Order: sequence, then structure tokens, then C-alpha cells
Amino acid sequence: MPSVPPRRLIAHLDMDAFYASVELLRYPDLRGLPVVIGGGRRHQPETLPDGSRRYARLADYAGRGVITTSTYEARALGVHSAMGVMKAAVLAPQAILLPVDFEQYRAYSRRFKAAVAELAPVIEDRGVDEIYIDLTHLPGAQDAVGHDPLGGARAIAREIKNNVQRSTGLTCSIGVTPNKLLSKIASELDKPDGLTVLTLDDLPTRVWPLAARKVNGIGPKAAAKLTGLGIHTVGDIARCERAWLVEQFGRSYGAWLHDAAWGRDERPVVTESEPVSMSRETTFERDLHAVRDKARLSALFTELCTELAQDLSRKGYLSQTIGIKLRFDDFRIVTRDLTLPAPTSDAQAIRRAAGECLKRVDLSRRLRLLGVRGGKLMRQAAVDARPPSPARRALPPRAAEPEPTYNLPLFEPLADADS
DNA sequence: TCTGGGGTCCTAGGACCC
DNA sequence: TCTGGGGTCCTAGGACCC
Repeated sequence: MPSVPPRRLIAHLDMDAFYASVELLRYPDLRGLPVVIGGGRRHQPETLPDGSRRYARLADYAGRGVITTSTYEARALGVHSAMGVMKAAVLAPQAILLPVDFEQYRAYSRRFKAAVAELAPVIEDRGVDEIYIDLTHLPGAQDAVGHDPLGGARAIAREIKNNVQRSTGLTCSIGVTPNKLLSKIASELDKPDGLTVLTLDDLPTRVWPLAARKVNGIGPKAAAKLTGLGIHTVGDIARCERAWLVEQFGRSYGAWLHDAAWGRDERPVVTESEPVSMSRETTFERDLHAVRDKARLSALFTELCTELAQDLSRKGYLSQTIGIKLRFDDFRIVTRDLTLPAPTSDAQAIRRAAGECLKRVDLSRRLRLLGVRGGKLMRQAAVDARPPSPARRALPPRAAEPEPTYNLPLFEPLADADS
């Protein structure tokens, strides 16, 4: 007898103001105040002799940092993530400013994920503060409770929230729907400490009135273009002809927009993935010039390469494509990369390759940011486990050449490349 | 004195091979 | 001599996300 596959029940869990909430566990005296996390590192709270603490205020800050998270009290003053700290200081000069402490957040991240996994093990990681969870096959998830056909799923989501709260002291918001796209939207509808369960029937009333920008995948550029076309809400998109969206946005993105607006998304919850790249970058306190600040830049460049090498080694990866990223004073970004004959995690090899990349950039403008990236990653263990067999060595025809050459573009005058 | 740092995925052209 | 495809790799840029 053919059986109907169970309907998918996908949850999206988002920790509420995660970094800020972790800080409030440590500094409970700040509860109820506008608190902002971000900036550099030079504003640690100071403990006074009487045991009380003194905190930095936004107004005290000078620098290029941005806000990473803020408490709901700070958000009420117009202070949001990714806003420059200097700009936020104009809006809320008296808000408390705390430095970011990623170690701490990562520790709490592991704890909340473990708490979820006790009840629902099929988890997709989406960074420190959010996850997708596949509830489809959990016992009881498909059961109705009283008149609520989704009561089983709702009860599981509530248990997950409770378990997270018990093990971390933190609240989260959960959306449960037939897919990741809708769940991501749903988890935001009742923040903080929310629980929202939606079916496709709820689309017109709960999703279509929302701004198009609320859809994960519609960013500032796409939203601006939509606005220019008189399209503001998700419902506006849903009313568009699919073919017209394809004309306006291209075959792939146009079709995706149409699907998204109609709540269609078949992507599975992916429980395991391998990293694609690792990188290190830094924004300077003031813009630097390649000639005038050569020594300073050179030292920073080497430092970034060393850090990348350490990251690779610590995590057990080798990288075969080394790249650089520059941001100029006008905010223009340039990248260059170079694929090596063999993967490496050696700081000097990375530094050399990055140096080759740098030669291919016009450095007349001042620099704001410098970054180094390792792509085409492979696990060290996997590379070790396949010693150079005769077959392998014979594989690339060019391996016969005496000295491996960098695969530089032809238009680049090779200049004084080591040779 | 606007605008961090760490990622993923997509597109597109040219090289190069079959 | 002309005219083709398909497929993969490399590189650069850009949109988007947390």
C-alpha cells in the first residue's frame, strides 16, 4: 500500500539579541538599559574598589567600529546591527558600549545547540546564533492536539525553547513551517521569545503584507530594484507574472523570487558541510598608503598571512588558492587570487603567493582594508593519506617542468618573478 | 569621523582539452 | 579553411547573510 510521505516540518531557531543577551548574563546590572556590543577592544568595563562597575558610553567612542548587536532598549533608540558606532553615538550617546567577546558567544552557541540536539538531532548550523531543525520525523511531530492540527509540532518547538532556556538562561524565537524560507520569516514574527507556526494557508495574511526585504535572499540591491518597479511587499511579488520577473531579474533570480513569494522552497536541512574558504582581514584605524606606509602595511600583511596559516593548521586544512582583498579609501574592493601547484598551510608560502597577488594591483589610492584568503581547501589528513603515487605524479602533464610556475594571467608582465 | 569581519554562492569570460 | 560543441579550471567581481 503506497503511503503518503509525511509533510515537512522545518523549524528556524534564532537566539534573541544573542551577543547582548550573553553579556547581560555576565553584567546583570545592565538589564533594562540600552546596551550595544561592538567597536574595538579598548572599552572593557572597569571594576571599581567598591565592587561596582563602570562602563564605556557610546559617546566616549572614537574609531571605525560597527555595532554587532544591541539590546531591544537600544534598538528602540534607532541603534541597529552594522551601524557605525560613531553614527549610533549620535542617536544614543548614553547607551552602554561593550566589546565583542566571541569566545564567550561561541561557548553559549555550543550550549544552546547541544540543548536543541537533545530533543531534535537533525540540525543545520547557520552561524553562532541560529539553526534550522528538521522536525519532520520526530515522534509526535505530525500529531494533532485537540483542534490544532499542528499541535504536535508546536509542543516540540515549545520544549526546545524550554530546554534552551534551561541550559543557557537565554530566550530564542522559533518559526515552524513547511520549509526553511518560511520558517526564517516566521521566527521573526513574534520576537523576542516567540513561537510562530505557519502553513501555506497563512501565506496571504501573515507573509504577503511583509516588506520584500524580509525574505532571506532579497538584499539591499534587489529590494531597491523592486521598489523602483513599484513592488514593495512579498504579496506584490506574488502578484507578478513569473515570466515578467524573469525578464526583470534574469532566469535564475527571477524564478526564485516568484517561488519565494509563493512560499515554495524544497531545500533540505543540511547537517554537515565542509568549509570552502578561510580568511583574515583588517580595517586600519586610518587609511594607509602603499608607499608612505610601506613598512606598516608590510608587517600587517605578513601578520594576516601568519594568522591564516595558523587557522588552517589548527583546523586541519590546506589551501591551494591564496587570495588577497583590498578596500580603498573610496570603498572600492579589489580581489586577486592565485592557485598554487600544491595546497599549503605554510605561512611563508602563503605570504609569497599573496605577495604575487599584490603585484597585480594598482596601489595609487590609499587603502582602508587588507585581507588574505585561503580557498580550494582540503583536509590535511586527506592529503597526507594519499602519498604521491606514480599515477598521481604523472597526472598533470606540466609536472614534467623543472620548476612549478604560478599560473599568472597572460596580460601580466611577469616582471622579476623569481625565475 | 559614516560604513567590521567571516563567510557562501552566483555569474561570466578566457584558457584549454576532447 | 571553417565551424562547432561540451566540460572543467582559473580568475574577478558582486550580492547576500550572520
